[in-house]
Amino acid sequence: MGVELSASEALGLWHRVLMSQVRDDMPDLTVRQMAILLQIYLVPPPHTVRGLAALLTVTKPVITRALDRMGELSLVDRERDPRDRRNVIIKRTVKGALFLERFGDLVMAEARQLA
Amino acid sequence: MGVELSASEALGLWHRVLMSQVRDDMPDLTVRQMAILLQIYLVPPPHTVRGLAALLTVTKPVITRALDRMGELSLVDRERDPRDRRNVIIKRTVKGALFLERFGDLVMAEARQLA
DNA sequence: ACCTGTCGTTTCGCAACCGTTTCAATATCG
DNA sequence: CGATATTGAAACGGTTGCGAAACGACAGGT
Repeated sequence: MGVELSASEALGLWHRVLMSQVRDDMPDLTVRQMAILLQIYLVPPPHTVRGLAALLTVTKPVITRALDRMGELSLVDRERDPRDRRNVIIKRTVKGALFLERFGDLVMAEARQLA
Repeated sequence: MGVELSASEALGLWHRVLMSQVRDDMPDLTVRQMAILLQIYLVPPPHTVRGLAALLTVTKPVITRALDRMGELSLVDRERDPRDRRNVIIKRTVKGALFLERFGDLVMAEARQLA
């Protein structure tokens, strides 16, 4: 199914959410970082560096750096894959789940208030 | 009015849109820049540097630099206010309007495809 | 054991952003 | 007038991101 949303409503929604994001200064993630975070939390594991890089068509260092940054913020965690120790398994965290839950609520609330 | 949207749908929508944004690499604006751009195009003029700075609770140089950057991309334009030549009036451009129109269509399309 | 390939990370030089401070131009008030 | 205030931009130093290339650790085949 889908949600009915005019182009004008869509822009208005984006506007309100970004304004809130800037004002409340939430941990100020780049578009890439946010896309990676959502991928990790909305798509079933396992997630690897190379998998995310291929999916977003970005280079691997982009993923590594994004994970560094989000790791500092405790939004994600990393573990070596015991079965193939070249791989890194990206793990979710409580803080990350909480962060996205709050963000989802924010979007939802702004959607309801659309003119 | 308002759009019914669950928190889960909201996150899914954000996810899809950001993924598209990263993949197609659209001119890659920061969250602040995008917020400024939407403010300029969705809220009636006039827009000034100091007004935007106050609204987003950021410093004026942040606005100046964002306008520099978006000016290079021809997404916005600037003019001195003839009535008070200290002020700068921020003007919309055809290219900026087109950019946001495409972005609105993108969001709308992703909303329709929500699971 | 030895190549060969793969995975994630690190390093390098570069560009963009940030906040603070300073500045020239302009307006306003005494 | 002259003094003061205000506006947006520029300059400065620091931080963070980027792509490309090189790297070490590891797995798998021969």
